Amino acid sequence: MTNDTRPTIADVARRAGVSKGLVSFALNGRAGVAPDTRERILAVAADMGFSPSLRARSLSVGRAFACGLVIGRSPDVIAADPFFPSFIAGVEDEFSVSGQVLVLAAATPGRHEEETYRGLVADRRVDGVILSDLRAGDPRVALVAELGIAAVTLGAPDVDSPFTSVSVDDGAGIRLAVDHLADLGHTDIAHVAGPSAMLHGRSRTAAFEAAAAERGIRSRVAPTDFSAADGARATDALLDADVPPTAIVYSNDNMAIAGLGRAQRRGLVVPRDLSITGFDDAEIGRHLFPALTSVATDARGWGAAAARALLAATTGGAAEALALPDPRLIVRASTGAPPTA
Amino acid sequence: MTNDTRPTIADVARRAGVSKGLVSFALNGRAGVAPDTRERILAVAADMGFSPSLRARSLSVGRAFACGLVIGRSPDVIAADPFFPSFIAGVEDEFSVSGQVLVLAAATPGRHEEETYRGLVADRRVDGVILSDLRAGDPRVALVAELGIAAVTLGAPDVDSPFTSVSVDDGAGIRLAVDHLADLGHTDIAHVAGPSAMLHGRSRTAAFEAAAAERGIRSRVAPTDFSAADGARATDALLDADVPPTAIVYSNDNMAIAGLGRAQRRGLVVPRDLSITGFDDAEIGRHLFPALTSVATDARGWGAAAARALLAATTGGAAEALALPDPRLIVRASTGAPPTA
DNA sequence: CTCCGTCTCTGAACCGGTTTAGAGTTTGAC
DNA sequence: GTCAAACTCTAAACCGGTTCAGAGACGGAG
Repeated sequence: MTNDTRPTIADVARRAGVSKGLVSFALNGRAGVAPDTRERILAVAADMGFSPSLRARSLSVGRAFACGLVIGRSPDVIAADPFFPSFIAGVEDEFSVSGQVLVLAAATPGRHEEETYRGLVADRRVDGVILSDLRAGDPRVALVAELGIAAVTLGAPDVDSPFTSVSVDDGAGIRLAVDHLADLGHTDIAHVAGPSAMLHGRSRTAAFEAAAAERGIRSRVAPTDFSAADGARATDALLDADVPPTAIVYSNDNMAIAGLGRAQRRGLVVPRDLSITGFDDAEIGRHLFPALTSVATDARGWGAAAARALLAATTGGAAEALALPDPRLIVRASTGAPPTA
Repeated sequence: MTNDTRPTIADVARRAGVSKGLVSFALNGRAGVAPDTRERILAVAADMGFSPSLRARSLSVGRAFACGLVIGRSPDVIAADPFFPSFIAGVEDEFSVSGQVLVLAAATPGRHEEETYRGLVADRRVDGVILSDLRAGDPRVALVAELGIAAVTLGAPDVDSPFTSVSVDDGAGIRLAVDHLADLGHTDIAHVAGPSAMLHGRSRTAAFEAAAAERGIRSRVAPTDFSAADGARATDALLDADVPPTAIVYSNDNMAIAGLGRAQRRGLVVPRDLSITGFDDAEIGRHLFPALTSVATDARGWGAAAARALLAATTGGAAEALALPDPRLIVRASTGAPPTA
């Protein structure tokens, strides 16, 4: 271990021949310091390689300079989901330049979840949290509000919320997929949906049904828990029907990939016999055979926007709801005209 | 915002009619407090819902009660890699019970990386870090040692290191894959490898070559950057050869999946024309068609072990190198006998 | 020349814990 | 009965910043 005695603000003050307080003022760029004195202090500080102790700062100003992301999914689901890593990268893009830090906490939904939030806040470990994977009537909104900490929600909650929401209109993405398939001539499309208890699952389903109705398309919806295994199961169920759909719109890429595997295993050729669209535009999708048509949302941009909004919220000004650019449909080889067209 | 005035240790002391110091002693279970006094103090503290301020504790004891994980890959690669989320889940398993917290920092390799570490440490944000994705002659080991912070390395570095290493013998996993293919009758196997600058890429390659030599198999190695795109490219190159291999051992699942896509796009049937094995045993692999034979490492267990080792290191006792159970080969449908066998 | 306002800077309190020196009280040995 | 050791507890210093009240110097207005 190296010598652990870093210079403190008192050292700088002594060497610059001023008081601690003045050094603090100079360092924080506050008024009331003579220009040449300020310069001298800054020079001494730089020369000594001084950097303020975050811990001391944290204690005196009452901020943690950190924000939290509680992941309320089982690790298996997280691992399979390309959304989180990209999202986190976006958050980091923003945090790294503002000296904030992201603390991650995993919690399985249910019993552990509330404790995790309470623990994070009780310790004043974080100044704010990002609420992801909103559920219907999500209790976390009230919980976090009660705990008195800043937050942003990913998507608009269906309960009263004092927090800024940062949203992507994923319904628009689903609509793009349905329109694309309808344009190709499909008239019988299924949706392998997320759980209706989750808001983004629900909104995608609603968008699917609305778009299908608009285009006069026969639609059916198979709910899942968003996992690849459940996506595979739902796909089998759909294809077992007397008149199976000619296209399936999946609510995420994992399920789409699993569904593609199932279809192929049954001897179907995609897209000749069945068209498939995903959601998220995971990198791996473009390397599959056939390459997956998918809805691309900018997860990284979303993360950056959420981080910015949270930063704003923790430092006072609460911004209003923030909407991000609509998703785009990346058309690849997994969609084509229906068999009978 | 709710009322933010939590009880402090002084409040507890006043109400219990003792001094701050004694409360601190009682709370931390230190000797020198009369049993009935201790009990009274604890009762008062519990009654007031007191929980110590982590910030104040942090300042006075000089610990952050947090550890860091710097991810030195580009976000795209992270997003595609199932390893990290599982690993992080394992770390959390351990941290959550010990009141530690995981702070995540993203850094692109090269210029930013050193700054990221320095920043994390300069702020004394963390008590230790987990070094992942070790490279050949990795400068981070010396850097972190110089910064005077605890650390564990994932795998044994090839430079002198004062840190505990937590390793999985991935070479054993590769060997299993080669043996499996050899048993099936393959005599010409390729390895789509990670970059030789990365230690785990290198060790897998070495294990591949050793195992192939042992079984008298013709082997070739195609280096990549671990990305799906590069895996696809390498696959194409291999299959373009005059005498293409009859099996390919990939250094991770992403590349295997991309390689599978490429092979299929060329009209090959897997495993009839080409056998394929992956590494990591990503959940999605079992849903592909054909389901992917892959080497399973326990990423979550690895994370937990690393967290335990790091905890031990930050609290004094340095443990010796820790080895985890060998990986297992999960045989599925992407491997079979070679065409001419 | 005096008075007041402004600017610069100092000293000390404060955030909320931990830790140490030592004061006061018991206890036990002789 | 006296003295030392053991035990319980207090007071204050300390971690390293921020912030506020006010001291002192200086300039301009009257």
